[in-house]
Amino acid sequence: MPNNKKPAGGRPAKNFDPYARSGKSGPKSGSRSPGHRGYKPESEAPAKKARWNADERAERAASGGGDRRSYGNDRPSYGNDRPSYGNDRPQRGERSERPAYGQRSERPAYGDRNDRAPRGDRTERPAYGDRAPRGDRPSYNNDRPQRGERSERPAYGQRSERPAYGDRNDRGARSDRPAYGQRSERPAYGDRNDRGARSERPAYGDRNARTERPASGDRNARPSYGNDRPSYNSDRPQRGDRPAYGKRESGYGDRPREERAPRADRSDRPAYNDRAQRSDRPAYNASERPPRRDDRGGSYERPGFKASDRSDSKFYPSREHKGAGRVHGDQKGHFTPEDDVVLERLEAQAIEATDVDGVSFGDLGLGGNIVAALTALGAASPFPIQAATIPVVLEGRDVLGRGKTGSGKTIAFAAPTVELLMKQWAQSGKSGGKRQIGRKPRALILAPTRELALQIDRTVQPIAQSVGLFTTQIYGGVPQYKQVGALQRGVDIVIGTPGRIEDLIEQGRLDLSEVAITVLDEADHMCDLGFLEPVQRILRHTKDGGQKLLFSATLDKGVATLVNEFLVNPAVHEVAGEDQASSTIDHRVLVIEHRDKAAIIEQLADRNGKTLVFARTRAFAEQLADLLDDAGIPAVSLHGDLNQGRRTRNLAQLTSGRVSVLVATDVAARGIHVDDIDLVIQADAPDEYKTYLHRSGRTGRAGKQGTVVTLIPRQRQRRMSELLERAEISADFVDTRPGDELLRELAAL
DNA sequence: CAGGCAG
Repeated sequence: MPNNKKPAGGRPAKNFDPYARSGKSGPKSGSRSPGHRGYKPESEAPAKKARWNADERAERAASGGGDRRSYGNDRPSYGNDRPSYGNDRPQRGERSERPAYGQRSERPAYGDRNDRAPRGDRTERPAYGDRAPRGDRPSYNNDRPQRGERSERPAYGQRSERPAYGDRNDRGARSDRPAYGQRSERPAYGDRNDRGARSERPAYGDRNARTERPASGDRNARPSYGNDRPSYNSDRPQRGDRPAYGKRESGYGDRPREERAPRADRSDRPAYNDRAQRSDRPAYNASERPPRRDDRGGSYERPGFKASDRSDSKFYPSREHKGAGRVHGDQKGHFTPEDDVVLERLEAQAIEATDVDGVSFGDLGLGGNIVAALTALGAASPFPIQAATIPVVLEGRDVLGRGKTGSGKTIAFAAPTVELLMKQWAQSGKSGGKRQIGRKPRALILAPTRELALQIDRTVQPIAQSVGLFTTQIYGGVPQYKQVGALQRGVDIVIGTPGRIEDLIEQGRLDLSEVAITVLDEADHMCDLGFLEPVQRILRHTKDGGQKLLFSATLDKGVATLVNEFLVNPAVHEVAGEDQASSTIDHRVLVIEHRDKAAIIEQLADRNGKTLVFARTRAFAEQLADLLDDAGIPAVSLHGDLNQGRRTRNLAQLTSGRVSVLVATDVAARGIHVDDIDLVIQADAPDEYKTYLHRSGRTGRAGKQGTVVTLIPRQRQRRMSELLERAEISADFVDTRPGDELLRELAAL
């Protein structure tokens, strides 16, 4: 890696700026141009890379992570495995502006892989001849960025050769095309390992198997992967248009201020009894949990707890255990019907807090510094959900918190978590402020998306800083070394996404054994297929008996599995009286002709306020963004096919108002806070009512008016009305065609 | 399907 690009040397610090190093704004970008002085060094990169790998290997070996040793060996075969790769390369020459191979080589970290896959014409690739659509799709990352210079972007027309939106699915059928089809077989991220015979492998360390496996394994299996979506991620930092990755521009990070989100309707959900896990839970507990609860005698008796114990959610008399590491001494594990009661509460007896008038954060038990930090964040006095949960969390109890989107959940768990850590630290005689090298994190906050993790950190970091604690973000899509560096220097609170966190655990670079407080934001989602297992594995690495906090606007029985394994005596705390009726969101359903979809979206998005468009697939999201952009409506996209740099940047563009339309997949559905989004368009209707609630929760915040327009084809009306019923939302269904006055009215809102 | 490590 070029010397001038040595961010690690700097101060990766707690708030690692993923883009700082990309030089997007710096002089660095220039060196990537061919002919430019800096270009040559890059072409030498391959050699450097080798060196880097050697170092890395050594480092890994030293750190006991020698498991990835074969890493370097795999690479050589890489090219051989992917013959088609060579075909694409020729173009690289033409793409002077592209960092080309050099860039990649100099980059020790992951995320660069896409660079390899040259984008653009794949005509030479016979096998994929029929994949016209793909070839047309230039790299999202490379092309869309420079809106100004749009000229070089393939005209939309070109893209239109692509079948329809959903075309991507077609590809799945192609046997020779491993990419999507194969990917879809894989239920979830965590399962990917199956290919490596993961099942036989115990939890971690599976990495080894994967690495040692002859490359043929998955390399061959997914040869086209990189080629397929090569350009999306070619990380091209330059791009001066990007506003400095300024953190928290325009309150972007402050989730707490969000406003109402319809609350989940749990009444019509199938009875809890339907859940399979239910019946076998006792057995499950007995066999799987023992290790965790050993410290409590190995048995699982949990004293039944009385509902009456918990009728007052707001102020529990303080109990002995405060802080992490507390042991539920009097609570023995052991499955009892009471567990059901707890979960049942998710349905019914949730504890509600209403009166928060006159209550201050200080009253809730938070210290002066933290209160001051909260004030600085714009949180002068506690919101209901905060008043309801903070005291309980401070008490050291496990908590299930349900607060509407934007009700202030982040602060609800962040503030007391920091308070507890601080006290714990003070008690241990250590003083805050001084960073102790290598100290292990004592709190972990997990979020389902990187953007959300980043956002949470923007709220937690200042609070933690106020009492001398450090936070660090651990998420994928960016080089890991800065994150690792931060961990090595010592961190108190880790905030991140499951993938990278588990990855670093496997590498032996992240030790969660001291984590006494674990928070799952969007907890119900974290229990969805694909997330649940990784989350469970991660939680098992945290300290036994550690406190667990589960938060979500749509917290439901889906979290039962986690609750049963990790929580002790939890109760649901939520806020009363805020339902859809009190919402400031206007819901509309437009029944349209599928072929009119693009035109209608265009007409709806042609407006002044900030507009968030949700699409079901990445491809469609990208396509729509391009469509709008080409129609003269500046739009950017946000989805998983973009590299993290673009993701963060594009989101920032909406936040800052630089662009007023963001077309996203459900990455942006949960938690993301952007001020003043007054229109949410669901280009594709959501499948789940919870998704509807979360998506629509991106607007109508802070008491402002918001509108949610959902486009559905005629045949989906029934499904849609059922979904709305579950969400307890009422909306008119209106047959709509392009040009209708209604569209103009909605756009004007 | 989308999301989440890397390569």
